[in-house]
Amino acid sequence: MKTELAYTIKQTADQTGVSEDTIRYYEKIALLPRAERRDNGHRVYREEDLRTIRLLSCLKKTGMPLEEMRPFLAVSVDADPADHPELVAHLKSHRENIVSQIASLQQVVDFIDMKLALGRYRGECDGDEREGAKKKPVSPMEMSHFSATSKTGKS
Amino acid sequence: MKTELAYTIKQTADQTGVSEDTIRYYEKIALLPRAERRDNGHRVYREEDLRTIRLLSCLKKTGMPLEEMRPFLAVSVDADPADHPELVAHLKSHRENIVSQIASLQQVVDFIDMKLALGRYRGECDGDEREGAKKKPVSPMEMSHFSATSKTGKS
DNA sequence: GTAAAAGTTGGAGTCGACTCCAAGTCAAGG
DNA sequence: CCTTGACTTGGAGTCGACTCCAACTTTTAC
Repeated sequence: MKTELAYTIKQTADQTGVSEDTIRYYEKIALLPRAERRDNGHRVYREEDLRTIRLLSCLKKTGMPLEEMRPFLAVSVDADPADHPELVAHLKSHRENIVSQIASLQQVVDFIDMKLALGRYRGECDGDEREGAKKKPVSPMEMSHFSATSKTGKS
Repeated sequence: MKTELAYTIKQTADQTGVSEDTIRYYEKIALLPRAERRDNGHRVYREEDLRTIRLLSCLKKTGMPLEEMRPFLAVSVDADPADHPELVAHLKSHRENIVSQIASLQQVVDFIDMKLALGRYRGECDGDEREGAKKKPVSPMEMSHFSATSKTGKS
């Protein structure tokens, strides 16, 4: 069962675009599970692991902080999320965040397009605009994005 | 012309969701132009400024670093971007980044949906999959996102 | 007149996410 | 046997983006 094609950390880094240091860092903070080791202590990665790392990389590109990625990994690792209802709720919530982030991004694209197209028009970014109805913001969603409250006060 | 409805920094913070400190910080690093002052030195903001700040906030939500926002503001401030061709190129490039980021996000949504729906299937995040053809990844784009190379080496 | 509320400044501190480094291990090649 | 290269570890350093603070002024409220 061990002949399942394995990668060194360097190969893994190359294939995922995530640096060796970063992969080790993710393991250090337990964002990734402790990688299997060879006899000499070297880490071994499989396809499964590469997929997980690519998922992290993908989430990171969306601006998600590492801590918020943990629930995704919990789902990624074991199989059926229906076993963990609060995890399901978490994911649903994240899904909403991402959907509105997509809308947010689409508005940036619109903004750029308008600027590029006619170099005059002034486009907005969040939902409440009192201008005309010239824009069609992809879909009518609330635009609350990630944690709308800016207070990140320490408890 | 000064009766154009003005806001204090607090009002601006409340209306944009960006904290006072952060607004001052953005001014400090010249991401925002130096705000107009009253006789007593207090900052004054107009609708125009709120829009700019909302744009920044919006871009930030997409994970864009502050330095990369500057070209957007250059466009935001003066009118016609056609005057500055390299700026236009910059914007176009950013547009591509954002479009692929949207696709990236959509795949995360797909990932969640799959997990939530059948709790079994294993979805990927980047383009190369050698699985079946069960996924429809929104649109066929290259998925290179923001600066694909992980080497951020100092010159 | 005094005190509270809201603003100003410069600078220090924090936090997340790396990134780099030194010291050490191990496997293969000349 | 010695060096080279790919790896290990723990820990230090860096950088971006705030966030907080102290000292101060000004305006309003009683």
